Amino acid sequence: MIQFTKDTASEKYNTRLQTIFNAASEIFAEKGYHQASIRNIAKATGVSLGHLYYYFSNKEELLYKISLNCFESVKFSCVEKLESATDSEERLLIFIENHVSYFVNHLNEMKILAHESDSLTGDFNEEILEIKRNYISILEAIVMEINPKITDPTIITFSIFGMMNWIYTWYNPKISSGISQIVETIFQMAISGIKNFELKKN
Amino acid sequence: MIQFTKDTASEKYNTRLQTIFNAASEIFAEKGYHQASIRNIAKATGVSLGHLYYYFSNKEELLYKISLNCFESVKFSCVEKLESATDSEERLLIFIENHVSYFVNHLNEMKILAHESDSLTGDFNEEILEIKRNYISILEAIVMEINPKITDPTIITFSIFGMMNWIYTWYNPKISSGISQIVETIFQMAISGIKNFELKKN
DNA sequence: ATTATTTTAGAACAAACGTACGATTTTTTA
DNA sequence: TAAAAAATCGTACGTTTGTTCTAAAATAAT
Repeated sequence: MIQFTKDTASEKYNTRLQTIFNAASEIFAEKGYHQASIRNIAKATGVSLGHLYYYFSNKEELLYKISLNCFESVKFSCVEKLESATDSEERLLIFIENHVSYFVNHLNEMKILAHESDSLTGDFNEEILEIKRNYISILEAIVMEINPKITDPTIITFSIFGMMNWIYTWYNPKISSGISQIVETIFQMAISGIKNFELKKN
Repeated sequence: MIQFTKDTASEKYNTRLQTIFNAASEIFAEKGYHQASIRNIAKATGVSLGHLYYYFSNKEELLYKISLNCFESVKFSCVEKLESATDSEERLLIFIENHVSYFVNHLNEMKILAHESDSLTGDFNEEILEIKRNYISILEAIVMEINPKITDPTIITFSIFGMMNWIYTWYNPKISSGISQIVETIFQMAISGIKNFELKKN
């Protein structure tokens, strides 16, 4: 019985926490982090202003936790899917497919990742930056696998990320069709860019 | 003599106005529009807080004028260069070269355009949106010129813009070399994406 | 049942913000 | 040189913000 009540209490806490994360993600994505107020989140969740601080200790920590959770999820899913693939080009396709797919299925969080990366400061910023660097280096490695002549994959890598991360500025989930055509297009462009990179110099 | 003093007065006004625009652009780009304060601009320019409102009537108008000037400049320069080119692929190269070149040479303003497009409201927003739509349609037309089979150029067009507009997140003018390699890479990827778009369906 | 603990709410605070205002200085005009 | 116009500054106001504090309500423990 104690177990039961404890569990439900904890479950209620976790449910509410998730509600807060979701509402905050939506509001951060819609209004931008600095334009979003804790009062907005209070109204959206039905939790009182003061009580929100029972779930997080300040606004920036909220952004940090949303960013952290999102980054680790997309990265985990990426690494997991890559494990079963050895062919370089297939690995590129998997990376792009995973990123775009996650992007479209978590538009709020990924918009935050793409658009509010400068809003974190200090240690919060440092930690997210570390994960980001690591995630980027996965794609860099794939690029250099496909074309070992490339010594500096910076331009190619960020161009691919540019195509993918720009999605939040134009993709409308209510109108646009599925993601397969987006993935195919970006993959085609990426492959071509990688294979032909610096070809003129030879 | 009157003419002279009048000219210098007007000249001083215009010079100062430009100083304010430049400082505001730098601060908006660095801290983001909403995090930037009029007091920041006052300190950066040496103009007092109150007197700044002699040059603009509110903060949003300042963002609007910066955005408008930047958009019209890059668009004007684009149209001008395109006039002399008839070959579709050459036109694509010109568009990309102009955009990237302007981007790198006006990093602050272009970052504002790319990053603060949601910060304008009402008529300000509407007017910038109109120019943006027009500018986008130039690239869309080029894409469909190159591959007339493309009925909906949305994905391709925004992918190209994604590559170009993402530059502000990684390009470091103090470290990175010239833009020619960036332009070549993006052009290569764009051409490939356009020519091979939806090829699988045939 | 009563005490202790956790959960929740609302008010209060200090800081920062955009903007308006009034006064003062500088420049132009007559 | 006197009057009019402009440029310029510092202050003040009202609002919004993130956060804290206090107290009440609900729940758990003994």
